[in-house]
Amino acid sequence: MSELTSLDTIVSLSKKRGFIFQSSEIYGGLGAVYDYGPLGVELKRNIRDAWWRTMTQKHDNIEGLDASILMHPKVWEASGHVTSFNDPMIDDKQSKMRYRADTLIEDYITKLRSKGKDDDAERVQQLLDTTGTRKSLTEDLYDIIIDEEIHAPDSGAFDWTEVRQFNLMFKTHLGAITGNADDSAIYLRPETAQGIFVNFLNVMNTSRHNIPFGIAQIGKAFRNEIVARQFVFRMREFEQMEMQYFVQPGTDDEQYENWKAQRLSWHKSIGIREDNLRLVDHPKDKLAHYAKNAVDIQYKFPIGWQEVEGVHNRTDFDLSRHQEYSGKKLEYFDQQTRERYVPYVIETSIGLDRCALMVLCDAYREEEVAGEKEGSVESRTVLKMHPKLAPITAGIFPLVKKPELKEIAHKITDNLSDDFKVQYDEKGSIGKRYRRLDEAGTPFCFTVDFESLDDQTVTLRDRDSMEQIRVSWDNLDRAIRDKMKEWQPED
RNA sequence: GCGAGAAUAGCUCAGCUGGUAGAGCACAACCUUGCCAAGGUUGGGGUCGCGGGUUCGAAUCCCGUUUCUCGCUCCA
Repeated sequence: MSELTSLDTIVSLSKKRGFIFQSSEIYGGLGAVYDYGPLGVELKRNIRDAWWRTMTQKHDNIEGLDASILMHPKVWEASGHVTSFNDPMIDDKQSKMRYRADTLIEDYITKLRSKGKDDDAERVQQLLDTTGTRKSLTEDLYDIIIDEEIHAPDSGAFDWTEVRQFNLMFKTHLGAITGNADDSAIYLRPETAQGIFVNFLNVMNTSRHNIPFGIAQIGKAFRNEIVARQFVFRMREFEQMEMQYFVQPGTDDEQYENWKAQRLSWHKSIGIREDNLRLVDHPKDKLAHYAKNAVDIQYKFPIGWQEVEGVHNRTDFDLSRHQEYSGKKLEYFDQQTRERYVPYVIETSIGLDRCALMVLCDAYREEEVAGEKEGSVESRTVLKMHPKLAPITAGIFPLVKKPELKEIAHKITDNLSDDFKVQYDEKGSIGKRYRRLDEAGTPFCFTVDFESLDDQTVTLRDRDSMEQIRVSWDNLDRAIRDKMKEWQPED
């Protein structure tokens, strides 16, 4: 048994076995963009299916949606992304430390106040409040820092770079670009949630749900991260699975707690070990501008505890803003109480790529197993993930390459492939074939041997225990489904 | 984006102070193999991340660039 200490092992396995590759690798790669290979795409699809089923099949009041990546530019003004996704940064050339220019000035004002220089504080505050009115946002901030001789908090140096803007949204153009390119500028969505909010009326009017009800969506989002690292943990193009639950104001706290619990139990239901999961509440004074309450569902990655999913009480912020910016009423009328209101929103938002990484990390084991010779010890690498997530559900092998065994194995493969992703393999020794699929996380292997010819049974070899039992070859799909249902993570 | 380090076969790496590339594993074919990888034979695969420069000669030295790792920063 071994503990992962860095992501290197997972990165290496991912490439070696075909889970995840770097994008455009033959051209030297593209930063923080990754491609999913044959095993990865199946894993991702299985996770996606598990989430989708939990949301839209197990809740009769949650509907699915697939909104487009390109949206009206006003959406991002209303959502607050155009302003808050923009950070003016400045670097101390001496210490190489980077600061947010506006907070640097705010801290300076606080310092002035604490020294009793209220007049100066007021004057600088005035300047800060009117940035963007003199030259430009960045230049005005720069001028304040220079004119007021604000030194770096850590090094004490006064040696600044210029103030630069980092906008995290990708810009592109809609239609033919003529004349002023900015006229046609639109963004790739930095989150999928807004697609749900702008379709709130459409879904409500077509699905006949009363509040509370939810809208679920899975899709790509794009953020032009300044620093994007740690493998698929922080990518510039990533996939989100989001569900926005519309509730009556006043019931939001209760619903928030409810979804917190539901989402945590989902992670357990896909086989993640309980000890590696935790809930971390966001401190009240550090909440995002739209949130009344927020919690991270974190997983204990080799790089430390990190957020996989967030549950937020977004209040009526988004719908109210869209109501304001679009001029369309986004209200709900309660027939029984005769009340009209803008619903509150409880959001659950999970990164699919992070989730896939979590599954790989949680499943990864290097085990010592008894070798062929008496007393010898060998190691095996195995991914003990939930069987329903495994990229390949079953391997089907003829014990040796004899035509009569191969024929049966091919027949079984053909049957099982109606319902499962399976793999036929006859290459190498039987032990080697088991180990190969251990590394791919395949939970079941069926081996056709000479006994099969007499009694129509095959051996079912279990990935986790390495034990084997004989099962009738007519019942293999049932055997798989039963095992899937009873599976629990070890440790 | 800044600073530091790294980049050699699909993977893990060796290649000493410059003399035109190796190992193990993996992969493919054939044989062997009667239930837990690393038996046999044969084979494919690298212009040493990319672009320049120095040199008679560069994987090796210098510059630039890309990607990755770590730190700073950021994280709806």
